[in-house]
Amino acid sequence: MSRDLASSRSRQSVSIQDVADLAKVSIATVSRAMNKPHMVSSDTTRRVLAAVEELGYRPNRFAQALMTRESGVLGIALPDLHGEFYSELMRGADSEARGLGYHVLVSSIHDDLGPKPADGPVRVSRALGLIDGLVAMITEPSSVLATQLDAMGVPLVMIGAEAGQTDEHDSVSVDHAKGARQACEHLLAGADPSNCYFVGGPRRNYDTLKRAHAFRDYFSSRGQTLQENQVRFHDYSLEWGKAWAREMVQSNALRDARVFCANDEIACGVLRVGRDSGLDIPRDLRIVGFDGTRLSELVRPQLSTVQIPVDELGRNAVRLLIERLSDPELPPRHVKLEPTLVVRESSGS
Amino acid sequence: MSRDLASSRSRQSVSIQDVADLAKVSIATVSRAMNKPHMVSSDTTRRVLAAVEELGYRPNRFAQALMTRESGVLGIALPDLHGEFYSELMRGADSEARGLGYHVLVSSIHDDLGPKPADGPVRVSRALGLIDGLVAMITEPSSVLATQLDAMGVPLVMIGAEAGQTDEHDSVSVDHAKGARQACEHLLAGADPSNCYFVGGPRRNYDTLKRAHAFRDYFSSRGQTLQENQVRFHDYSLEWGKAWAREMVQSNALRDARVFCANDEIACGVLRVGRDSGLDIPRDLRIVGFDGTRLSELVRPQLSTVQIPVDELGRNAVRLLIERLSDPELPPRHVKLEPTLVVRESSGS
DNA sequence: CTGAAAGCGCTAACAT
DNA sequence: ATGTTAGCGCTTTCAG
Repeated sequence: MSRDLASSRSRQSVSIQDVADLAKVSIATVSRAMNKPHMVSSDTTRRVLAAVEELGYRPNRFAQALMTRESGVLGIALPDLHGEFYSELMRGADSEARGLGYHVLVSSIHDDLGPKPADGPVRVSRALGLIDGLVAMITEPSSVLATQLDAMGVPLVMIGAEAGQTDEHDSVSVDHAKGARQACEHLLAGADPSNCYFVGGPRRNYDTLKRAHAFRDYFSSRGQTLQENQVRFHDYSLEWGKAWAREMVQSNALRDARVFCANDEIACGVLRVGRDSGLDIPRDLRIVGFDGTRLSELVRPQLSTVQIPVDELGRNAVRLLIERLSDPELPPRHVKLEPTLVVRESSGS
Repeated sequence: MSRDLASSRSRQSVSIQDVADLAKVSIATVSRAMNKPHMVSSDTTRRVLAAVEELGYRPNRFAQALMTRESGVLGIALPDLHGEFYSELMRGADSEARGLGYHVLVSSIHDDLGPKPADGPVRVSRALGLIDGLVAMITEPSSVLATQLDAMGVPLVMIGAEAGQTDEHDSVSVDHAKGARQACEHLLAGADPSNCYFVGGPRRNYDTLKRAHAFRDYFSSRGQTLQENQVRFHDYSLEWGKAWAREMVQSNALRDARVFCANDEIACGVLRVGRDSGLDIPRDLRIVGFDGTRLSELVRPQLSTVQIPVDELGRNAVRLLIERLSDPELPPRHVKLEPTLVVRESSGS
C-alpha cells in the first residue's frame, strides 16, 4: 500500500537522505549497504534495504555516474545494415549486455557518412559522454571512422575490422576467407574456370573483398587465370544480382555457369533470373550465396550459402568490451568467428 | 595541433573550469554561452566558444543531467520482433530521435516476459533513471506491461496499443481494421464463403485479433456464416503457414480457397505448400498476406499484402514522446497510421 | 551582461 | 562498522 504510494510518487522525489533518515543511519551507510554490503553489518543492511523498499528508492543514476564515472551504458555504432543483419546483431549485443548488467545505446551511423564523412564519428561523439564504451562496426578499409573513433579515448571494440588495422583494439570478426574458401571448393570443384563468376557487393567493402580474394585465389593457386569480367562488384542488392544475371543471359553465358555471390540477396537475384530464363538449378546453373540469411532457405531451389553467426558477432563484441572495461590493461584480443558452409539445392550435391 | 592534443587527452580531463580560465570568464558564463547564448554578449560568447574549441571541451553529460534532470536519451522497449520489423522500427525511431537531438537506448523485453511476466517492466525500470521517456510496444491486450509501465511515472508512448487501454497515454498504431477490411474486400469478393480462410498468428495478439475480426466481419455483415475452423490461430511463422496448408491439402480443401494470412510469413508458407501440391496461384488458390515485408516481393508468385509503415511507427512514437517531454500538459494524442493494400500476383487481378 | 555561491544526489576518503 | 565531509562537473538563483 505505502509501496504503491511511494512508487507512484513523482519520479525521483526520494533521495538517499530519505532512506538514511528512515533507517536511522547516515547516507554513507545507505550507499554502502546497497553497493558494498560486505562493509556493513548484515543487520544494518537489512534495515536499510527495508527502508529502500518502503520508500521505493531508486538511486539517481546521474549522480552515481558522476562519481563513479560509469553509466552502465554501452554504445553500438552500426553502418546502414540490411534488416536481418541489423536485428540479429542488436539482439546478440543487447542480450549479452543485459545479461551482464549493461544497457545498449544505439548510435547508428547509417545516414551520417554522407557528404561529410567526418559527421559519423561526430554524431557518435555526442553520445560519448553517456557511454562507458563503444562497439563499432566498420565495413570499409581506411574508413575515417576507424581512426577517428580510437582517437576519442573511449574503450572500443571493433566488429568486422581488418586485423592489421585494429591491432590495438579488441575486435570481433568472421573468418570470411575461410568461409569463402570452403564455398569455392564446394562450388568450383571440377569446373571449367571460364564458367566461374564472382558477383560482389561494393568494391571497397571488407567482406566482399575477402570473398573475392578467396575466389581468385582458388584459381591462381591452381595456376588458372580469370578474365577480368569474371569478378564483378556493385552492391549488395537483389537488383544487382538480377542485372548481372540478365547481362549474362544476353551474352548466353549463364548456362553452365558457377556463380559465387557475395551475399544471399545477390544470389537470389541471380537465381531468379536464371530460373526465369529457363535454366534448371542446379543442373544448368550453380549458385552459392553468403550470410545465411533466412532468405536463403525461403527461395526455391534453396540456396547454398555460407552462414555467419551474426548474433554472436554482437554478443562477443559486447562481452569483450565489458571485459576490457573491468581491466583496461588486458592485451588486445581478436575473436574470430567461424562461418559455416550450408549446402542446399542451388549448388548441386 | 593543440586541438589534437586536447582531444586525445584522457577522457573528460577538461572541465568547465578550464574553459572559464582560458576565456577569462566565470564558469557560469561558460555555461550560459553554451546553453543560452542570448544571455551573453556575443563577444564573450565568441571567446568562450573559442576556448571550448581549443580545449576540445565536452560538458559532462552526467553533471548536466544531474542538474537539468534530462539526459537526452529515450528508451525503446520492444517485444521479440521478427528481424525486419525490429530493424525498421529501430531505424525509424533512431533516425527521428537523432534528428531531434536525442539518443535511443534499447530496452528489449523479448526474453524477459518469460516465466515471471513481471520481469519485463522490472528490467526496463533499471534503465528508467537514465532515460527521459519511453516508447513501448505491446502486442497483447491486458499485458502486464501496459499497466506496470505507466505506474512508473515515465513519460510514455505506446506503440500498437488498443486505443481504449491507453487513453491517458500518447500512442501510435496502425489502422489494422481498415487494412484488413480492404484486403478482405479485395480477396473475398464474389467468393463462396465456405472456401475462405483466415490463418492467424498468436490467438491473443492484438494485430491478429484485429485482422481476424475484419475477416469475420466481412461475412457477418453480409449475413453469411463461417465454420469455426475457417479461422485459425497459432503463431506468425512460415512453418505454421505450411502446416496449415498441408492440413488443407489432406482434406482436399486448399484448391479454390481464398486465404487471408495474418502476416507475410504465414502467407509464404501457404503459398509454398500450395504450389508444391500443384496448385496454380492465383488461379486455384488466392492468398493475401499482411505487413508488406520484403519477403512478399521476393516469393513467386509475388504476394499481395497489406503494407505497414513500420519505420513511421517508430518515427512517430519518438516524435510524440519528445513533444510530450517539452510539454507534459499536452492532452494525450493518438496517431493512427494508414496501411496500404498492395495487390500483386497471389490474389489474382 | 557577468560573477559568486549554492546545490543536484551520490560515492569515497578519512575519521572514529 | 559507521558517520563526517569533501567533492564529482555542471546549472541556476541571486547580486551586482
